[in-house]
Amino acid sequence: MPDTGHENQMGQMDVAGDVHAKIDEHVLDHLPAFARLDAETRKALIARATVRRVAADETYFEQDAEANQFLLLLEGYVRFARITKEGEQVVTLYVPPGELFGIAKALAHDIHHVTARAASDGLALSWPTELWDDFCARYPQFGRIGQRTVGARMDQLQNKIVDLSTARVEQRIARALGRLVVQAGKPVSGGTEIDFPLTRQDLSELAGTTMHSVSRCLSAWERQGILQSKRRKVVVLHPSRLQEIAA
Amino acid sequence: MPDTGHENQMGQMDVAGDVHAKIDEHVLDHLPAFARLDAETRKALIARATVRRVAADETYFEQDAEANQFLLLLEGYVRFARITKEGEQVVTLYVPPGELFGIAKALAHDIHHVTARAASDGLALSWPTELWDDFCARYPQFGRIGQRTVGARMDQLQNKIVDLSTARVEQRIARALGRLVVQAGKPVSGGTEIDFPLTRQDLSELAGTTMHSVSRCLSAWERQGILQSKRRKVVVLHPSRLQEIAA
DNA sequence: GCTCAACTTTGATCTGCCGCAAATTCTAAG
DNA sequence: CTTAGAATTTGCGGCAGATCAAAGTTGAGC
Repeated sequence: MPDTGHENQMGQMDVAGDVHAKIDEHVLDHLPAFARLDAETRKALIARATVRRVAADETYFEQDAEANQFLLLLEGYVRFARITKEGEQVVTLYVPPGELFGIAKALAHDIHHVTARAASDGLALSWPTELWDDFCARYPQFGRIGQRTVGARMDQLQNKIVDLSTARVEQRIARALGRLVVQAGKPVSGGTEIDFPLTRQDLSELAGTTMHSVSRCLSAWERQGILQSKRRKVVVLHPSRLQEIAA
Repeated sequence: MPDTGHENQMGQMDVAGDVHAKIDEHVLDHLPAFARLDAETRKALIARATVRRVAADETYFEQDAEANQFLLLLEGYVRFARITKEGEQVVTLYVPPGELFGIAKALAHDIHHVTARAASDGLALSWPTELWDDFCARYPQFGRIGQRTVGARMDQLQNKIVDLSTARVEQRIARALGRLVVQAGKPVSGGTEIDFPLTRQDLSELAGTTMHSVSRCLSAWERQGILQSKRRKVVVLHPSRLQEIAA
């Protein structure tokens, strides 16, 4: 875990503004996506980055806001959501640490098309949008990372569409939870814990159903010993049995 | 309408193989996406293209097949679909003429992640995948077109997710039909006709519901004078009333 | 330890939509 | 014209899951 100097000093912090800070020049070294970049390049990227800390439930950026930054998530999780005209929130995907997000430039967009909200207290590097093209031109591998990110997201979105069209609620919840185990699972004694606070409401938005249905499912699964769940906390004991349900 | 020399000579033709043919060097001139490219560039692109004709219901490429080509749709419509393990087909989006598709390279993919099936007899330009990077490097505007395409698709996919999560069947059908009117509408006396054969089944796959529900809706709407529909054919008379339902 | 708000659970009811089935209409081919 | 397959329509029963309602539980802050 990199020490960026201000890590433990406050719980609440910048949401709108950016904060300059000394960044550990090795933060990128262990991210799989950035492994291909040579040390020189990583250093150059970091040199121009700014640190952003965002508390749980605050946003990195809002839907329809001008895209003046793109980011790399270092800690915490981010969920992308759209707001419907009726004010309902639909979560389209989760971003785990180590991934780029808010990369409107890669999609030829001028504004962000989703709201990026911190699922848990988060830490990210941020660059002004103007640097995107510059980075891509100067470091071809960087552009490649952007493409990979977009490609993977596209795939996830299509999977979600297939799910919503064909799977029943129980299956969708099981799959959503299964994905979270992979993307955000932290090993604990006897199982895998979702690494951030997850309410029934959150999970229902992710699976495209209601809080009530999620609650019923989790209760049933807990009775069957597949998982344990307290308030805002889920520990999956038998991922394999979850997959059977999802199948 | 460009005359490529073989246009009317057969109904069934190449699906796997490619066919070399003389290509009208002005085919790209009137495509909005390619308007920004200078004549020189357009000519260069065409010089290396191959023509592909695909009959209705045949595929341009299959899901999980190696991505050895990317294409530009000139005539006809293409639908992207995924096949579930249970063999069910889910349509994720429609591609109208004038758009690039099969651009796996832009997503850092080696294989196609969807099946691209011709909704109607189609005509497309095709280039070997190896040329993608070359084109992007040589003609920056071309890369921009690719980004715009990906960005727009991403947006559509997210819209679809919101729809499936929040809207009821009637609304989803109305929205899907509304989108088709925009993307594939041809003005006819008194209304707008969907420009390719569209079965109830097709529309149901697009809206994520069943043929039966679609049939019921269309019947009701026909009684209300919103549209007219024969077998495989839909003419929308009052798009505005359709939008009210979709709202 | 108390309080209150946020989160969760569980039951009861209601309904949209799917699944099944059977009739009907269309159209392309012979 | 005839025929057969494909596409469409329509009715009906059932149920998954939403909605409504009301407790119950947890934990952060005082």
